[in-house]
Amino acid sequence: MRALKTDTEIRQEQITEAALDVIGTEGVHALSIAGIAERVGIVPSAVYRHYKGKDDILDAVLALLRNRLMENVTAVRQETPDALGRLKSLLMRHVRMLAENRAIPHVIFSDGMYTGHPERKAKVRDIMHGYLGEVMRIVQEGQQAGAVRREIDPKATSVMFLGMILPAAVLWSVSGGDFDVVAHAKNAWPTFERGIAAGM
Amino acid sequence: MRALKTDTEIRQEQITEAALDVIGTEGVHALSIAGIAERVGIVPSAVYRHYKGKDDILDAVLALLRNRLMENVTAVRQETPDALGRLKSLLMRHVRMLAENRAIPHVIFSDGMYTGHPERKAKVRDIMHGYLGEVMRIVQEGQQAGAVRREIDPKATSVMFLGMILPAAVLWSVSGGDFDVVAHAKNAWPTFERGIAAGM
DNA sequence: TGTACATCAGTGAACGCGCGTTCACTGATGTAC
DNA sequence: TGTACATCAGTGAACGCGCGTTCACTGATGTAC
Repeated sequence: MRALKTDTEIRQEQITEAALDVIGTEGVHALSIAGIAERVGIVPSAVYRHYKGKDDILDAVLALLRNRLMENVTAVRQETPDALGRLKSLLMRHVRMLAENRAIPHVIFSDGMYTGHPERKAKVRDIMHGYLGEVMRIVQEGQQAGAVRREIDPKATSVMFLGMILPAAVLWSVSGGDFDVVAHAKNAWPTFERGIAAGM
Repeated sequence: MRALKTDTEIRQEQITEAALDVIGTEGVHALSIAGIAERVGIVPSAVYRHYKGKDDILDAVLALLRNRLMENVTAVRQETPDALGRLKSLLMRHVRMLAENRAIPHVIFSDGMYTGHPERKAKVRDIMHGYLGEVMRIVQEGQQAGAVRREIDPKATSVMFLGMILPAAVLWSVSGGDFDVVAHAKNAWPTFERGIAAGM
């Protein structure tokens, strides 16, 4: 059956969403043009009307994920003034996002995403550095405001912040969903807070 | 040139080491029978004299990694009696191990390792659970001895412990080695310790 | 309002490459007599 | 001590499958006159 002719902008969006979906449920390794086409409801070769190739699709997926991550950061900045509140809110947002958007850890982790693609590897690195940089800034602002201990290293702290998220995401993925990422974040936060908060 | 005839036990070891090497430098995705054979110095088809197939090799690699991880745990138990000392020592060992053995994060993370292989996925899960279980036990013993705060959740704490290692390993990998995993562990530890230690 | 034409998304067949795997054959090493 | 045979690791050619990608063709939609 012939699929309805649809504008390329809409198809591009459908294709990246489909790719995100496949990656989230089955991993980057399982991502195929055929799989994408099936989910969109077109034939594999039709995908090439909207993207130059698989590489372009992966790049689009990466850009999409970066935007979603960064949206969380700006939302949190507007939401709360103090550093600890911002970090906690960012943690919970990030973790809730994982529950819907399971592709993130797969994309960040999977070597299939960037083996033999130095430019894409650099892009993943930039996304991580960008996110860590924002967390680091929040930590430094907290230090200046006196809410965060001055002795701690902001960079190491930002990586530790990620450490409340990544291993949980991996456990979730490896155990087939049988790990409560949100509950873990709630349990981990007080320990993290105690580790970095001034005068506790 | 014909390779020297060598006992299958030795070849098996050479093959798993070669596989570990490829995975560490290029990722699971880049692992091929041809690549393994080249490093061992035999022809691709000769690999099948020693392993039934690629799946068997991956299983052997997994078993090897599990052993190395667990060796660290038992070594640390014999080394130090108190919980905090054990955790710190385990952290440093694990992190130093990463410096030589870069395959670990790739294996744990890469979906290429277990997409379409439920049994292997379960094996990876068991390795992680086993390791986390050991960390958890150390934490609980620390709580009973009064060195670790009783309010914290041992399970969440063990996952946070992994959180000092995994993101660092990913950063190391993504930035092409331009991230000092050992330095990060040293910087992160005091914050973690402050988060979990009793009466600080 | 109707007709001709341009544009562009959808289709299915086919190609080509990488790669895991098989197989018949070679030749080295160890063992039985 | 020497000879015949069994065992087993190494070799290279070939196969087959999955999958990304190309291409000529179809047909729907929008636009110019």
